[in-house]
Amino acid sequence: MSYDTNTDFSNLPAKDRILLTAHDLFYRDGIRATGIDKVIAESGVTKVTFYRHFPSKNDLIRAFLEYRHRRWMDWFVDAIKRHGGKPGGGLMPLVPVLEEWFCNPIYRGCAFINAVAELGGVLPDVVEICSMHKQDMVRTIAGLLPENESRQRLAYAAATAIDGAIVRAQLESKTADKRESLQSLSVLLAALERT
Amino acid sequence: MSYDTNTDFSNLPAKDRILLTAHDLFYRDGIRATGIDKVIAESGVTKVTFYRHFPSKNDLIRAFLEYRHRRWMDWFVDAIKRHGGKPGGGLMPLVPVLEEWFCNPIYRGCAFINAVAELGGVLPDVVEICSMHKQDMVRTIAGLLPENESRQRLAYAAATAIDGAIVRAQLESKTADKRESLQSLSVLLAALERT
DNA sequence: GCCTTCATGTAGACAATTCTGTCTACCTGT
DNA sequence: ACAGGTAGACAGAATTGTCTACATGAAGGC
Repeated sequence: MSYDTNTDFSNLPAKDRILLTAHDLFYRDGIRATGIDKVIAESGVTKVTFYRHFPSKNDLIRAFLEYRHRRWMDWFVDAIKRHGGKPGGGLMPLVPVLEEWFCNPIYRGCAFINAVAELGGVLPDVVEICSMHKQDMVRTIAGLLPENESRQRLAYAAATAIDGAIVRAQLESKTADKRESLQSLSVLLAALERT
Repeated sequence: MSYDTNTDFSNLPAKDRILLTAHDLFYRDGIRATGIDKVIAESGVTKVTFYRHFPSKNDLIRAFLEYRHRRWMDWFVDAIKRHGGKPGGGLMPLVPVLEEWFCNPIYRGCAFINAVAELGGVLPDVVEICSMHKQDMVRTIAGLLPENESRQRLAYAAATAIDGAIVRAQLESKTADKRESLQSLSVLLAALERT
């Protein structure tokens, strides 16, 4: 199973079913575009059950972001390992790692960046949650760099390049197009390592 | 006047008043979070007048994006000039240019990236509009680079770095924090030019 | 073993608000 | 005559959230 495809969770407990359904809908269509009623219908649960587990939509949104964070980070560190990333071994494995993500047909950018865009002006929590997510991402990237005084600075810069590639890949519809953002990322990371 | 502060447009014709009001609200709170009624009330216009100029909210959204594009691009090329950017003169003027933007108190990221995050799964137009906006941005950046065979590739990479800085600056609340995304951008562009 | 309690679930009506969009009726300046 | 404007009622849909009434199975005290 991948980091953002759920197939069938009809035999899970209600709370998990709700959360996984909300995850798929929130990520695919956006949080505001997804009504509670749709989550309820799609997860095969009743209103009472839903509101027992998540007293308000905002609670569901927060749960969604927490879940997404765990799931994405797990995929991220695993994918880095699978593509030959090692402590201090350099940034270049990140390119195939992100290619794996971008080329997934249901790719629609970073759930956290999207959430901030949708709700940043309205539900201030999400900015903080997204900040923490990105901090975790930077920590993981720093692990790929040698331990010297420029480590932090380079990890931040690499994370910035990655976020740029993430949003650009979101604009490139066909899989073939994704190569453009991946090439840009590759150019940036290679230049960074020559620093 | 700056690229994203409108102060008072009470003496403009109705259509412009609507568009400028929508611009400020859409950018600040998000497109979905802003109801038509709010735009109507805030621009001091009646419903009939509004719907005479914009038959549907989607029409207003498209008009907003077109207007934002013109306005942002005008600011961008002007700011580059003001910070010493010249044809073939290199990428580094982009750092103070973006600093000018990021440090504006009402900064809330790129309107196009935000629009895609909000509506990309629902109103497919916006992905295309945003793509064209970013293409224009790349063209302008390419003008700062020497005319050789790596120009396009470098301009894309620089634009990717800039988009990354844009979304990261959106997460850094205090003005002081914006220095982090700006430093990352500076590191990336400097590394790129050494290529 | 029995009874109670409680968490978890189903089914669906209903309230309150908000959102987009339409309609009638009238006014004003060119 | 007509473009552009005002004022505000109204329709229809969607949204979030509450409420009543009932079923079931597991845990714990007695």
